Amino acid sequence: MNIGEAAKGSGVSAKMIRYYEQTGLIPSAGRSAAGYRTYTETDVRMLRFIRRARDLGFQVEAIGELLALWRDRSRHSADVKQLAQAQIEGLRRRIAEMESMVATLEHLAEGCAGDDRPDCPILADLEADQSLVVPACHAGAGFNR
Amino acid sequence: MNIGEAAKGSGVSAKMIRYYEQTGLIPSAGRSAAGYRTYTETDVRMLRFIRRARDLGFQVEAIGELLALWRDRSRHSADVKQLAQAQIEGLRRRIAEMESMVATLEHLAEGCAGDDRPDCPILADLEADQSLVVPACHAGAGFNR
DNA sequence: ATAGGGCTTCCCACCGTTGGAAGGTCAAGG
DNA sequence: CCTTGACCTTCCAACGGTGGGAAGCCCTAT
Repeated sequence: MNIGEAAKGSGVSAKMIRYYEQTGLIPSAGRSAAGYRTYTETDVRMLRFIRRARDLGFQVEAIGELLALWRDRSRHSADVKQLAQAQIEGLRRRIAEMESMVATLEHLAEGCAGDDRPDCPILADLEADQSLVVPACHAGAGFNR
Repeated sequence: MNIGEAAKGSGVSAKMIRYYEQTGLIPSAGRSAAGYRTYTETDVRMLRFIRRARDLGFQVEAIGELLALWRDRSRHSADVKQLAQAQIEGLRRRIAEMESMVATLEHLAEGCAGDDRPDCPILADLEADQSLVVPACHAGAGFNR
């Protein structure tokens, strides 16, 4: 099957399939006599794997490791789990950062009249030497622990 | 003062100061006889404003709007508040996405033995035609359901 | 034969930031 | 006065992923 069909079947755009091949994430596809890339059902399954992993926020580098484990029949599930947990941690860290931003912004917005007068604590804070830094529970740890 | 000092005083790297100037976010700095950029205390305050806004996750384009309001003494605080609230919404949306990822990953990792056997529901899910998509409460609200 | 769609490669753009190379300038110390 | 080292200048490239588009080849159906 050609790249277009593989793209449709996997949910990965043709552009990205070529990019993944170019960067070595996936092996070079076979070629037809005319030079068209050809794909098998197995290839499509691999591409779907990649798309799903990206949907879970994995970076391409991590996906490479996941793919290696996927292909390795003598893998240890512990290695897979470890990757997943690193991903969870990374996501949680970013979430915590953003929650801290939201908390600060909400605090500032709360104090802003939001009318036609110019006075605004949001601008005042941005202008200040140091921010009010909402004393929120942003210190890494868990929001459900 | 030279760019290095302005960078130290504002927390924005010299590289980024030049970039912001180049892209028009900030006006062109003055120049010394030798061609060095020169900055005033006011400039440093502006740069600090920018850095603080970036710390709150604002994109450079939005920072441009904030700067315009900052400089406009007849601004309406409503406009500032509106920008802040758009930012809050954007952050919340991204947080929700990531929380949904975390929920899925946790669910999968839970089912993974994490030992030296190869069987792993995480890989199984990535491989599957469609994911288990944890039926989590990812619609905005709580991470502490 | 021709039209259309698909495929190929190539280059460019985004965003924000960092790095480096090659060269000019300044201030301090020998 | 000259050297040294820190600073400044501009320019060019890279990162991660993705999309857009141009120029040209291939395949299929009419």
